[in-house]
Amino acid sequence: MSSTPSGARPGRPITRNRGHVLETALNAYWQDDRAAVSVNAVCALAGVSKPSLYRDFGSEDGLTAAVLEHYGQTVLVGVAALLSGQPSYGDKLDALISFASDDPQMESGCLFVKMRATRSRFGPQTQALLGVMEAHFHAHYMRFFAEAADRGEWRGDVATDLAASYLQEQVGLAVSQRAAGKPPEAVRAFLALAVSVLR
Amino acid sequence: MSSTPSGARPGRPITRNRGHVLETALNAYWQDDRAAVSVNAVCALAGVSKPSLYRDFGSEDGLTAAVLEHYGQTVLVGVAALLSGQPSYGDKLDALISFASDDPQMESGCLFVKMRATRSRFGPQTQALLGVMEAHFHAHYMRFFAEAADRGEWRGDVATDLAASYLQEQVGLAVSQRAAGKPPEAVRAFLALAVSVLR
DNA sequence: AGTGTTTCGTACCTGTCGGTACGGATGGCA
DNA sequence: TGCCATCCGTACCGACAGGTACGAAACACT
Repeated sequence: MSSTPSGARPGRPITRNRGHVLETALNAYWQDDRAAVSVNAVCALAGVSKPSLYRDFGSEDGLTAAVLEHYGQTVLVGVAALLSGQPSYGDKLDALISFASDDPQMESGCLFVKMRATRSRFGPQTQALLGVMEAHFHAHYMRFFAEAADRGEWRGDVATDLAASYLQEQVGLAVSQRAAGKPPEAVRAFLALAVSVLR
Repeated sequence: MSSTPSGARPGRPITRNRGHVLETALNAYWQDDRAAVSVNAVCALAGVSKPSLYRDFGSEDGLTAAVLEHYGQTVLVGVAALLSGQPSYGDKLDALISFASDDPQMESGCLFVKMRATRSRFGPQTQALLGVMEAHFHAHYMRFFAEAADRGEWRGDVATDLAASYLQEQVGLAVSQRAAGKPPEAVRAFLALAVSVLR
């Protein structure tokens, strides 16, 4: 329901360059450090008129929500895959550290983390989506720790809920440090120190 | 040089309600979660005309810088005092945790942390001030760890520089979590977990 | 080709932003 | 009281925000 724009018929191809606008906006929001990317700027970058954009996304809130969702399905699923692809608990933590501190994809930060940090600037739709994505991640991390405890790979001396939110926030912090220009080695040392308490 | 407004004579009382404007702006920037507190809003809240404000502070950048400096000299010095007032290394860490997670002063977050998180929205003057305050804090933390290591209260198994930036960021993270509405007990547990690696 | 429908973009709306020109109020002083 | 320098705020500026009215273009279909 949330991804259906207001001005288009259901069941028909929405607009042929909706995807193009989406990716342009994604890059703009992601790359540009300042969250001050206006609708006008997105239109200019994408070479699309403003009414077109409004027909496709309904409002700025709809645009940011669509961008966020696209980002989630494009980039963030990689994190989940990355965790599933490792043999042991320790390897998974290592992979997470490497992803946050070295992966070129995170060179200019994580859009999700950025948007979460300035959540109050977004409309209700985007804020709600941020909430469900947070919950989704949190559940993912909780499963991660629960499984590790079951397999005896983790002492489990920290409550699963606390460990999950801790890891989530530490990874987010590391990523935002990278976005701020901190060198990858420093970010890695930082994150390794933070995560060491979970080993 | 930075605190001398452009429209006033040096050596004379600048304006009788400059302090009032300063505190009003401080509360507005601090309290209101949204960083979108405009100059117009500050003027309305303080009951001051816009030209008055511009005479006192020169520009919005000047206003935010003055607010930040005032905040530093009003609130943040308390943190330093708090660290000096404790007998042992562990007590100092505990005091820091309590301050960040329970002190009512931090109920709606820390203005410094908030401004640091949205630093790109501010003018050059304010950004520069943020930089020197960061460096100041970093130096403070480094001294803290160096002394603890000297006295044998801390193993010192982490490089002083890393420990300093780590503690700084963790405290900032905890405070911003409080500003986001996370309950104090949860923040405390979070921060205690993060800091446990430094004990 | 003609016609009704659907898609698109120019050109505009209102509101607010940071910032200021300038005339009126004010206060010391002869 | 008249004069002059200082201070202050109304009312404005241009820029830009998000959002839309409406006419032109493109289309499917007979």
